[in-house]
Amino acid sequence: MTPEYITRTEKVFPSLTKGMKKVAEALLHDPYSFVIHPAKQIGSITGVSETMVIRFCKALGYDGFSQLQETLKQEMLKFDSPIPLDDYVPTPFTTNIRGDLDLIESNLQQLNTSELSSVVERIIKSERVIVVGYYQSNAFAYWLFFNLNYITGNAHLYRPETDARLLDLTPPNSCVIVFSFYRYAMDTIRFVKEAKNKGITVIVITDSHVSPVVQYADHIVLIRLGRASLLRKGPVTLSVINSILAEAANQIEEKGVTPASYKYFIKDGEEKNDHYDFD
Amino acid sequence: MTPEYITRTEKVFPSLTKGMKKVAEALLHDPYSFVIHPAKQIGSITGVSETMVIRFCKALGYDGFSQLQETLKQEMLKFDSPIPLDDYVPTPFTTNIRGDLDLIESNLQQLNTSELSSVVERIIKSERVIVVGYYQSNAFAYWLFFNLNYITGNAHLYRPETDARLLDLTPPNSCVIVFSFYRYAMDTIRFVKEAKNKGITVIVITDSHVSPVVQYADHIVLIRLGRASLLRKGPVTLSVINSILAEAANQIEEKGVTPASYKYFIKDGEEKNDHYDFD
DNA sequence: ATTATAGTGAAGCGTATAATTCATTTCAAG
DNA sequence: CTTGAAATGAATTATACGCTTCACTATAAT
Repeated sequence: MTPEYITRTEKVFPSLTKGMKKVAEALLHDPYSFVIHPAKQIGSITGVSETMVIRFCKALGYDGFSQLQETLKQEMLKFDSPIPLDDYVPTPFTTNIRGDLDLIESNLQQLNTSELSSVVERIIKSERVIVVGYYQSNAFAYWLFFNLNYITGNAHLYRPETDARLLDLTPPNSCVIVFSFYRYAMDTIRFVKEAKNKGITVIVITDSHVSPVVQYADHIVLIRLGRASLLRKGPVTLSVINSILAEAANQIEEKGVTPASYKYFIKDGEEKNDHYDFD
Repeated sequence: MTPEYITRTEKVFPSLTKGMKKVAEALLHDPYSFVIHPAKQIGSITGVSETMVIRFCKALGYDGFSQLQETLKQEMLKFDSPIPLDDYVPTPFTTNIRGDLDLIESNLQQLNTSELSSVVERIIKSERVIVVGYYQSNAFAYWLFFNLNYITGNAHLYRPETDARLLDLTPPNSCVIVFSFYRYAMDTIRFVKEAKNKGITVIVITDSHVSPVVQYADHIVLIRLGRASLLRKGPVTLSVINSILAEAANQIEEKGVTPASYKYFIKDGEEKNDHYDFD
């Protein structure tokens, strides 16, 4: 799906004057400049006057520079993976899912893989892994706990109603994985603080650098939500968790620490395993 | 090399006022918006006034909004324009996430949207919505329960240890949403059977037409997993759930049944809401 | 309850930038 | 050359946006 402004430019290009062609080339070569610079500066960059820049915009069929800039901004806003499926009718459902796809894609591109490696390493080395997440994040915590428990067998889901003194009984070589998303629950902060005081490694999975728990974190996994709806964090977070789980399973298998029965967890298309009593 | 504006924000964050903190979070979440939107619009996005946005900029040590925007533009020029796609190294993490993307995409293309519409309609009409999911599926059940409860306020998560006789006390105009993934828990089947006998509508979200609960289902939402790893069901299922939630919220809003405060749930980039106490 | 203080937003002002107008330059045809 | 039409940019006008001021509101202390 080539953006509107490109097709327009190509169409009118032959009929443009010399000065306008300069501007046209600049637009195709470096559209980003048109977003962040004023028209006059575009002019000086391309070696023409501000007037010429505006003329060019009108030649494209826009009202003026402002309108072109506006469409460019819109264009830049949507993430650069417009997968065009020709004859498909968008419904509220499909457009919503596409929104999830876009968000995962953009997170993928900015993923801090070295931090994830450290997290996996820490998980594997830990005698015990305690997972915490309140409210919405409880779904994430449960997913990580359940599946990690299946891989390592030493995961624990923190439940405040029963695990009051849990941290006192936690072996020193353990870690805590906390999900902390906007807006931040007080209980999460208290728990993490206590863990940190006891010398337990703290891994935070969050959507914000300024989440109050970050100050106690040894490792931070950042999920970038941008201005996405609060529901969107679901799929992308689970996907990132999965990448951690899969790599953990992978490494454990390589080191031969673990029965082969976990194998199918790792790669797609492998045999399913009968011992896994599901849901 | 973390950008200047991030370090500054993190540094002053604790000393900021409530309104300024909103802006601060928006900046860290979505710096791009600060480049392409005027201050007033940043204000309306974050739910504060233009003045507050400018105050925040000054609190960071900038002259005002203009100067912050200028530094952001510089920052984006550095990052954004040279996208060296060649030097992107696939890691186990990124390839894994790409696998999730592929699965969601393929589900998207085969999505039964009319069935989803029926499901949404049923949810909206129901006096009560009981969500059930054992083992791995508990994560899905919780996600649906929590968020639906925020939209409609009448969602209930079935917990066997406390909800023994729940179905007897359930009003007739209700529905049950069950997550049933391979391999199928006996408890799920028993529960669904009972619900069906009591005349309660049964909605099943499953990965198989031959799941034992399908025979009791009034509506079936099929998640196609193919031979994908058992972890992969996570993101795609959450994404489908989201599409249901978003559409439900959408319709409820349209009909005006519900306070406007739920609005931000529906579309990306809408106002955030203070009443949502998170995680 | 009362008052002081901090927090916040609406309205007006000033500047930066876009758009228009018009004068100058360029260039091709006779 | 000369001339007229097209091309271009400088100057002018209009507008949008950031910034300041000030009045109002929430919060905390007494």
